[in-house]
Amino acid sequence: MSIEFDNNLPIYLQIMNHIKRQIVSGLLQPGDKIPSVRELAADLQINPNTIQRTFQELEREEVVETKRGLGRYVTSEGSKIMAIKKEMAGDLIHQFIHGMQELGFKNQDIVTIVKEAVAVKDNTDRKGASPDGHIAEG
Amino acid sequence: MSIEFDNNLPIYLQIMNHIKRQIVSGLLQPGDKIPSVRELAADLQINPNTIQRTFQELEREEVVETKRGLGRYVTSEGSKIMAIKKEMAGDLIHQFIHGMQELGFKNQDIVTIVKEAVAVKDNTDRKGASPDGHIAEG
DNA sequence: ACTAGTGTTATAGTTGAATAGTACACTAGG
DNA sequence: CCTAGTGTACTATTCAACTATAACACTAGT
Repeated sequence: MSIEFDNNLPIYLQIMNHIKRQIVSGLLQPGDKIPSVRELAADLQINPNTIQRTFQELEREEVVETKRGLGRYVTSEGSKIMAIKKEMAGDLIHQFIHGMQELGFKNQDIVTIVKEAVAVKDNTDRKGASPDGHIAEG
Repeated sequence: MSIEFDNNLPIYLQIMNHIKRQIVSGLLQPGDKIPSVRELAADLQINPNTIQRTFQELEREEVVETKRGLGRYVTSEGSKIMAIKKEMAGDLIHQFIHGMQELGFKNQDIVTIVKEAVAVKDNTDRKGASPDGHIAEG
């Protein structure tokens, strides 16, 4: 595992989101064992206390379950994972649409821009073409 | 002016983005005077030093211009403002699409979800109806 | 028992954001 | 000249994130 860190957001939150994404995307399945505190700390070159805090937060959100002396595991409750996924997606959507509206874009513009963006992404996926990042004017 | 602050991001960055949004959306026009350090500090109940840092960063990005002893003004260069707008929109789009893909959504899903979201928004705008936050499954 | 690997707790120190307070420099206007 | 309002600079302090290090508790396997 490797994460590109953003200095403007606490590390423990970034690692939290990283793990939650791995879970809701299916990369980590319900019941799967997640790395130990010391293992992940060494892997990410982060202090074990910071990882411990990350895991405590994940447990507070019921995303992982702890078996003392054994390790931590992804919650086996699929409904909880689905709820987390909806919450994370909802946050992304709200942040995006609200942000675009604040920049002066209208709803119709926003839909158009998203269509263009994923179209460019599809092209790069298929042909490896270089996108120019063009954005429709608001 | 009033801003709802997020504790996980430095205040000076949040105020920066707030002002940049006001500029690129046209709420603040090129050449407009922006609040003084002390005025904005009192208005937002924030320490003047923090506001000073905010403005210094905005000046470094050439978003505002300083006339010592007089005040600060929105840059008169429309091209610079347009560039900032594209940059901010591009960041939002990338963050959104990349984030949704990490959650396991396909490009087609993403377009559909955005259409639904703005449709709900339009309904609330017109009729004041209560949205249920429904999201299509990935 | 012993060991290795796990989670847990605790203390101390470093760093950067934010605050509090003060003082200085520049500009316009009376 | 003097005042009010502006930007600028500096020191000291508080607080949270993060680090460094160590110790303790639990579990499985030998």
